[in-house]
Amino acid sequence: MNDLLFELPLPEDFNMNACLEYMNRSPLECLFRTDEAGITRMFRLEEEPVLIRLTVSEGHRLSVSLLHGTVPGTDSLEGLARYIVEWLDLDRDLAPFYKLAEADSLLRPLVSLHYGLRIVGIPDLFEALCWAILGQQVNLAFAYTLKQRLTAEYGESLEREGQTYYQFPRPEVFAEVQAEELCRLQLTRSKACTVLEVAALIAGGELSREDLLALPSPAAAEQRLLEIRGVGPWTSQYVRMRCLRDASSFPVGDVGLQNVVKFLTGLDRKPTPAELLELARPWQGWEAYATFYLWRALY
DNA sequence: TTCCAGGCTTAAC
DNA sequence: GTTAAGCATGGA
Repeated sequence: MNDLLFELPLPEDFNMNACLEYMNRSPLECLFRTDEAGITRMFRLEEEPVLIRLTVSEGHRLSVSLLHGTVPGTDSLEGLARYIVEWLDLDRDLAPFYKLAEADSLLRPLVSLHYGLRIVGIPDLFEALCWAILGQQVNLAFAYTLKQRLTAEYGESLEREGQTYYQFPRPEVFAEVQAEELCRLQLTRSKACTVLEVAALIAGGELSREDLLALPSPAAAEQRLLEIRGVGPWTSQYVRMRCLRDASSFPVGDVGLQNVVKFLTGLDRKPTPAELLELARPWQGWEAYATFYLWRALY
């Protein structure tokens, strides 16, 4: 089964391979699978699990096909299309970013190397918050392990051709879950409590992506997120960047970013947040993209 | 063993 | 308002 559901127009500078390289950075990624030609991911549409495949087709368009499940109705297809546009940031014009990068000695080589890479987003707020929380103060490999455990334990899955595909757990699933249960997956107590708190807020309708986006500014959304215990500046900026699609978000506290800048500038120590802000002045409005491209120099 | 990893909270100044 | 210490956990 391989039904073409619809196609999406791609920006001229979109480069699938650059995006795939990023998405393929960890063998522990459990929420989608990549190969040379495309991406396969499980979704739940109309309460039915479906397996969706994305490939680039003739004429530089993104083909969205159904590998498993029933063909969804129009509304669901529109929702899926929207998700994909946000996931791969397909509706953003990167020309201004590439223009400023040309004049930037740090960004120029990275843009040249990864030209066409777009910020791969995490459109689902719960998933984005959890991913940030799990990634706090641990190395990335361990963060992936924690995500994989959480997903395998509480997410839904779908088998096809010997492969298991997972969907990130929905927040409602955690209604009766105690922190101790999450600690057994080796989340710290603090991470466990924060994940449960976020799940309760979202499941209870007190926190949503729509509400955050409806606030007067991304900074207001960041403030709202900071009210949650266990969510600090890095986490809220990270969510701004990867879920709320705010290209001007700049996680200055990010140790990966600090290490890349240290490495690329030949500094003998990590730059301070103030130094990073100074460095980022020419990136105004595109700090998140600069960060995303800089991260590519890490691996 | 020590140090670090895509931090956060609390307490002290 | 800014800085320092304490907190957990796995991996090198």
